[in-house]
Amino acid sequence: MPELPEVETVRRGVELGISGRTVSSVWTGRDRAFRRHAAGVVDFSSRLNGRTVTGAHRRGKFMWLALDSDEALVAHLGMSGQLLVVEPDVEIAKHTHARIEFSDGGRELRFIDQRTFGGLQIEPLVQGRADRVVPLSVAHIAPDPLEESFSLDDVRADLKRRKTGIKRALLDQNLVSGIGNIYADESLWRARLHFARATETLRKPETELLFAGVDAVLREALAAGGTTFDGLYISAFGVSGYFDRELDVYGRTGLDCHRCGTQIRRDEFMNRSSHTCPKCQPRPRNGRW
DNA sequence: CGGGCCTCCTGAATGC
DNA sequence: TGCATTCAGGAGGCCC
Repeated sequence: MPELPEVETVRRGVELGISGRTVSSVWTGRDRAFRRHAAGVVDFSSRLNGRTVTGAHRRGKFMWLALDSDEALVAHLGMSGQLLVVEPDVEIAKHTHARIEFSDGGRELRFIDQRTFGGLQIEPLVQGRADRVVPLSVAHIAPDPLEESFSLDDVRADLKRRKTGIKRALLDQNLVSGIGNIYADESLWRARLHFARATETLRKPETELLFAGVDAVLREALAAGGTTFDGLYISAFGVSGYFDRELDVYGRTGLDCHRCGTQIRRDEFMNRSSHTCPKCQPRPRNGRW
């Protein structure tokens, strides 16, 4: 599932393959993949056609291609979205929803998404949080931990104010962006915190340890090209990541904890799975459940 | 206003 | 063997 390291890996590939090039034609498939572009697919294509891509950017799990029109092509990969840079004669994969060709006749950009939780849209660039120019739909998203403007003090103040559990907060893109189910579980394991721990009870050293874990796991996963868990995530050039080999808890139900040997446990939480070591991450006695 | 549940979707895996 | 059910989850909508 594409979280920050996966989206950043894709962004780097798209930037290498697409930056500086001018769109010469746009093909769109299923409408659902463009549902966030309110003006419809015809408008989508006409805003993109003839535009030159000036760069590829990212905040959290959102990425966008800045255009020479003060607008941006925003891509969210959802659960199963892929952005591929491929030669025009490469076979069209099932669930291909967009093909964007360029005036130099070189490699094209394709959007493929099995579950269509992701999608593409064109949006104006506006002033976002932490003094960054971002597309309209990204304006409310918090900085991610790898951004210069990320502030642990801001996050700590927000956590103090909230009445919720720590994992729910980590997954909230308005608190900190880029973290999904895999890296939330991995970070909590590194900090020896249980997912249900009440945010307002976290002490400063605990929050610091947690975000040291967040930072480390995101950087390590990025260095590994991301986590390819269900085979759906690949880079823009079709390469799988290998961080799945380094996971400590996610997807390791019943296997030994790498720290203490206790069997990793899986709980249902927020309609999804949470993986913990019951010994390293005991359920809080006073924290909310 | 904010916390948290629900929904969208497809295909692999599992159940009977 | 085949059909039905379960499971995976990002993020916005919506309810209380």
